[in-house]
Amino acid sequence: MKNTLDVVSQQFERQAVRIATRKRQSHPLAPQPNETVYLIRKGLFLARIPMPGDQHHILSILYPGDVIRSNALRPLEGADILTASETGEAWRLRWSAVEALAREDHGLECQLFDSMADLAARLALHSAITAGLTGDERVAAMMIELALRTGKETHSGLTFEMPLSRIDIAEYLALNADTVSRIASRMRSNGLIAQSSARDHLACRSLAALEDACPLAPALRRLHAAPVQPQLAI
Amino acid sequence: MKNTLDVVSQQFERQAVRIATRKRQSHPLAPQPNETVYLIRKGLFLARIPMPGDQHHILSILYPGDVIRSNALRPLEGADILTASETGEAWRLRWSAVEALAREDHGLECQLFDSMADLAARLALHSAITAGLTGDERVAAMMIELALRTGKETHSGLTFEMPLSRIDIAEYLALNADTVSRIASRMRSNGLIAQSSARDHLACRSLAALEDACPLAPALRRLHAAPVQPQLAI
DNA sequence: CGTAGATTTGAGTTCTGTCAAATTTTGTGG
DNA sequence: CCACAAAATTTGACAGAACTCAAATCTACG
Repeated sequence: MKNTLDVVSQQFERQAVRIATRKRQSHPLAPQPNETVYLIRKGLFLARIPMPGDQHHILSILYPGDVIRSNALRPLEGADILTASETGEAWRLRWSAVEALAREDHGLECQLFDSMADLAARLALHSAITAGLTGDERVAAMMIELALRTGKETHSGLTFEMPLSRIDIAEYLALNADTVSRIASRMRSNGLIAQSSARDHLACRSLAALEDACPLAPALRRLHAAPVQPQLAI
Repeated sequence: MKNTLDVVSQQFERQAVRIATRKRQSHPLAPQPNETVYLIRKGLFLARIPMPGDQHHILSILYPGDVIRSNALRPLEGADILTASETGEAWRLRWSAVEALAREDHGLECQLFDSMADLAARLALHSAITAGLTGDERVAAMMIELALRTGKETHSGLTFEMPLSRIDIAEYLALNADTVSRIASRMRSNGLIAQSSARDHLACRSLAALEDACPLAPALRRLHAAPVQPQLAI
């Protein structure tokens, strides 16, 4: 996982429209023409697509530093990104402008290529998780992802953000919301997770125990474990 | 869907290692370092990852013109591409070489960006299909994809390639092989599909009827319907 | 023509989805 | 700070879709 935030932000600073968002605010990912790019600056976002019958499917959780180009979700009409955290910040750009910058700056070009490969890797892993694992394993996978991305050591163990509702989790993991609830209850009674003092947060006694509950934990670790914490460059 | 084959092939001609493959031949997608890129030239390939318990998950069917960079499947150890057709041809390159060429040739750079967005779009749609649709709808989705990509009008209807075994289909659609068999039998008795004279081919009376059986058919059409047939440039 | 491998199909099981009722949490105003 | 209403979550009972296992059938190929 490369941290694109530092490298990319400086180049984009002039071209970008800054957007401060509140929880549950949606921003469209319109396909071409007028293709847009979002750079996530702060907070967690969800990349969503509408599904038949008033449902959604959440393709990925987006973290600060992620760059998403609307063409990457092109065939899926109505795709958007949704703020999951209480507040977030994203920068909106035109793809044409991003591309022009990339042509001038080789470092930026590399970061964009890597960032797009990273999105593909994330989608691939997510596909493997929802396609090949049981409900319990999928929920464990999501907890591991959020623990690796946002976890902090506290007195009650590794505490991490859980800004998704039961319905969000269900749409992310291709499960039913009731089933998610059942699985979470089971994990609570097994001692795998515990309610944190802070709202929207969970705590886990031992990340290793969570990882034991998910066969794809090594892949999650390779993708989400950050060698360094992202630093806001501007 | 942009046709990258023409544009990309000419640039890559000197750098590429040409590989002629037979059915079921596997080529590794090794992660960095020594990152590789494959350009599909002829035949259908499957992008696979190993799953716990001797299974595989097929992430995508690859068609001529597709470019796949091993980093796009980075966290998933053991990923490979598998020849699905009787014979195929792929070109293997170093990512560093591809990137160097892209820096010199703006058209190539655009094609690479679009090709990577296309892969992401394919993974996203596939994720939506396996996550949100019933078994019957998933099988219909795969038939629509192959019909749009390889279909040809014949006296017995639209005939298309079906180079995947039951197990391949199951691994692509996140179903059990037995279930795939049951669904295919049902579609045959409903007249949706018929065995073609040629082996490894199926025929469908009406693509519209297939599309009625799959809620995500419009997205499949947007992604896979080719405005022009790919032309081999070299 | 016979064998090895793949596919089909049946019977029974399991996991997840559906629906509804009970409970908890959240937000608002006194 | 408390009370209340609205929303979200939990949980039980049941139904249904898909999985597992095994036997029968078909196909490819020597």
